[in-house]
Amino acid sequence: MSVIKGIKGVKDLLPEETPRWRFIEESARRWATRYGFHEIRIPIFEVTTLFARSIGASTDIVEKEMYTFPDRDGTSLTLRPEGTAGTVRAYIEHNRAAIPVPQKYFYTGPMFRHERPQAGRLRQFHQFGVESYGIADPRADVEVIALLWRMLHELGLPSLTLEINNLGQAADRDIYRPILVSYLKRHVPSLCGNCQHRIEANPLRVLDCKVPECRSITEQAPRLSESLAETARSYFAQVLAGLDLIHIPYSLNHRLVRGLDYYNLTTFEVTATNLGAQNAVGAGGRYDGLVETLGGTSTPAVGFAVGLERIAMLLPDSLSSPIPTDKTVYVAGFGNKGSVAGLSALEDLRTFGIPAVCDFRSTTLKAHLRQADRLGCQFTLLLGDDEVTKGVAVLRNMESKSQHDVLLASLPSQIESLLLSS
RNA sequence: GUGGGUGUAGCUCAGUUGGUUAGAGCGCCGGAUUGUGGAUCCGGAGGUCGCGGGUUCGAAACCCGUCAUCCACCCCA
Repeated sequence: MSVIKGIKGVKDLLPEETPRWRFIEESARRWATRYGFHEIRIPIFEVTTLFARSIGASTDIVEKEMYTFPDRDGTSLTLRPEGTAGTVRAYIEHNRAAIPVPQKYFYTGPMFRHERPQAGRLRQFHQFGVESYGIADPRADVEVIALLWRMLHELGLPSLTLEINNLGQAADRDIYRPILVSYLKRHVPSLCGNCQHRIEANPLRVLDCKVPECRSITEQAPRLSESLAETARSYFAQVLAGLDLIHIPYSLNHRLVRGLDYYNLTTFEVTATNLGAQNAVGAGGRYDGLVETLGGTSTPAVGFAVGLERIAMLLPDSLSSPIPTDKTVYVAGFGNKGSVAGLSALEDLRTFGIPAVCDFRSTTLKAHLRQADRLGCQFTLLLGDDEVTKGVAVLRNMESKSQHDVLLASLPSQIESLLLSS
């Protein structure tokens, strides 16, 4: 019989690691709530065309990374590769634009992309993201970036950098693209093979190439910022001024070109060292055209997403190790009468509200005490045949080794007062 | 999709130019203590050497294939 194993790139989160995940998620929720965002829960799968239209049909995600399958009636469905598309769909479908207060959502959950796994990259991974709809004001960008920064910063992640760039409007990029292409074509032989191909496919990506030769060529290249219209420039200037005002440190990165098609104007990314090759912890930007692209009325929007696995990788170990078992009582019932009395003592404590555990495999007191020790219990309730005959049990403090008799008849209340006094 | 590294006990890893019965540390179980945990000492269990084929008198080791995993490219959170 062969053992069934998990899917490549799909990880289990075992009980040892869930505390640090809860810590991350709770922290993210708390910060998003402080900034006026409300949780939205959207489906894990959607109609395939939603992602094709929003993310961009020619992106890698849509071309080769989606988990797509036919529904029983033949409709093509896809496991969500990111959260923005579904959130926008829900925003349109429920006519949220009609609500007269800002629509600011956050979401968290698993995403799916069929990629080759490596450090910080999985096929099922988890994101936390926020989306802010309807506000074409630089302060909305600032708000979202501030939330991202404060959230990551409070987690104590080391060496974070916020990078920011202005992509302008699509029309600005249409002006810039041929300028860049003609420059790049004059340097084709010095570019890496990838970039030679990118000149045709996605010239802006050349700016983002890691190869040193390519970087030195693009260092001299005409800048996108020089092709931007005045409206785009002044919008970005206001975003930066806002960040300065509230003391969010950033660095301008003219190479920051986001991968998804729907971004315009502000784009940003928070990177960290010690993350392997995938150094982006979170990223986002403005996507004013997306709601309209998906069939809604023209709606400005800005948001970000962070990778929870990547945050977990960066989080200091100190947050994961201590398993606080506080005042859990280990009930050591042994012997014929003792084990029976132990079972009812367990239940009495639990229904009273006192956490209580037992390892039913242990038959001797010695084995029980060893398990109590391993489980980190501060107290053990000793309950053998002798005690049952006397109508008592013995509460042992595992640290001080002091023991007190307690009456079986009023077990929970007596134990509670002993726990409180210790 | 492409490239590289690694697969030996529950875990971390040794294992000589191919040689007889594959080891260590930690962990686990038991005993010293037949009703008192951790520490110590003593003892014990536990291995299809990832899988399949090949070379050889002989393979954990060499060759081919395959799978898993990690890392990198690509791309992205």
